[in-house]
Amino acid sequence: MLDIHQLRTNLDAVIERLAERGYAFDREAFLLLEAERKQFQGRAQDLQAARNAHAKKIGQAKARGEDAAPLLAEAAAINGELGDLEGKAADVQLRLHEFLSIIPNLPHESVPSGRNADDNVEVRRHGAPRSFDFAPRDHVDVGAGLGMLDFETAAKLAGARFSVMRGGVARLHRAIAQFMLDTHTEQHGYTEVYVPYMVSGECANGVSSLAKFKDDLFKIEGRDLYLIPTAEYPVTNFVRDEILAADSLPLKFVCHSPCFRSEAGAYGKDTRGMIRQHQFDKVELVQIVEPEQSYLGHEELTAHAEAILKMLELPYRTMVLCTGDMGFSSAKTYDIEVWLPAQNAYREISSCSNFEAFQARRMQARFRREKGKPELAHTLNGSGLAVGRTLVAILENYQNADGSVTIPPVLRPYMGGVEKLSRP
RNA sequence: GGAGAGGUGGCAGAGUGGUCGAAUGCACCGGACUCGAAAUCCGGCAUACGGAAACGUAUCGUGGGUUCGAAUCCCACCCUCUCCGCCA
Repeated sequence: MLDIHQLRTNLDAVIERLAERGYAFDREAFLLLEAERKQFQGRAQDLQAARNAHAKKIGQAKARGEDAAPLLAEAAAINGELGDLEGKAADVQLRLHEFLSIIPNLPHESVPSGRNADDNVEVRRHGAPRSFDFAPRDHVDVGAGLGMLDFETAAKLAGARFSVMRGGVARLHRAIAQFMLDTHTEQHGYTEVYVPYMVSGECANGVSSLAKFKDDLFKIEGRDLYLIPTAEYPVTNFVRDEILAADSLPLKFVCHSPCFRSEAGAYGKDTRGMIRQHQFDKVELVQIVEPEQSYLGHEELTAHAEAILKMLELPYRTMVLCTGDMGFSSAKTYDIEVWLPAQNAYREISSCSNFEAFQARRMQARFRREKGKPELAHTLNGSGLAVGRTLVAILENYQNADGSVTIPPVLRPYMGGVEKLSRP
């Protein structure tokens, strides 16, 4: 959520920056809501003051044994008008809040302007795509060839966009997650956390806009619970409604979890294989930081995600998303894209964002410096990395002509020393 | 699933219809004393919104209700704890 003070004092500038990311701010509606709010709130507060004063006088009169009847009559008149106004004031507050809660974050000044993914800008590239002396197969064929990746059985169990893994590939999938968790906890200073895989609507609304994106989530029938689309949802909400001590920051959490996404609106997109699934595993990095540290933290967090790809020796490039391609809550986002030889393209494997105070304001996540007022914290997160897509990248980049797949050296300790997956 | 207890400020904990946004203690901040520290003493110390300010309004788990007036009474819900049952 944006700071309403910013809208009151700098409306034109805010409208302009929102337009850059393709959001058409309804100026008239906002000004009307504000005018109504001022009118109803001011009048209601005056009447409340009068009511409180009368109540006090009545109490004093009764204590002295005087007749309170005239005061009671006046109080009744005030309450008649007040009931109506309080309702109107509450209603306009609610509408104002709804209006604000679906406005996306402002892009940071370092974010390039642009309309869509075509306007994203590459900031760096690491590793050279391997040249194959045979036609590389995609991960579906590699996995099926090994007899370890099975989409037919998955479809029988749950329909499209699910997968079943067996044997070495299932173990490799687990090894990838273990390796990432160990690296981030032992080398990057994150605390491992285990969390609920469902969260309340309030938590969902803290990190994003439930009103806007509820169709992307799986909801538990008859309950106010949603399957998490990323561990960001539960982990960032650790600090909801908290006032943290400044010296406890930064908080750095790493969480391995499954992620559930309805992929509504993605029909026909990436239907083959496990690139886009209703359920996938991800190792998520979350940081809660002081405002002046957030851009430094963002660079570090992105580097932590990139470090995994370097250790796995997978070629990647890092893109800064343009204003038009960023997510709802983000002020700045880097996407890390891994090389997939079968697609002859770089594909997203991580997304690292700085949300500044946008989520913190929605969640009321604050911290207090020495003898200061509570201030909103800044929140950051990024995939470090998507486990399913990392598996895809390994199957494709490390495949051999005979159909076997070499295990990247850093994963071998997690594979009981196995160096290669072959058809049993 | 059954029975009971409870949710008040950073923490602990009073308050059961009216000068209560809330005693007291701890923590914290400022000051006095001291060469300095400790101890002691004095003062300050919730959040949000509106207002230039004075100040006003709201908030005692959440939402309704009763009342001129609710932390306090009533109803519903949520959460925590204890006991019994069941269970991975």
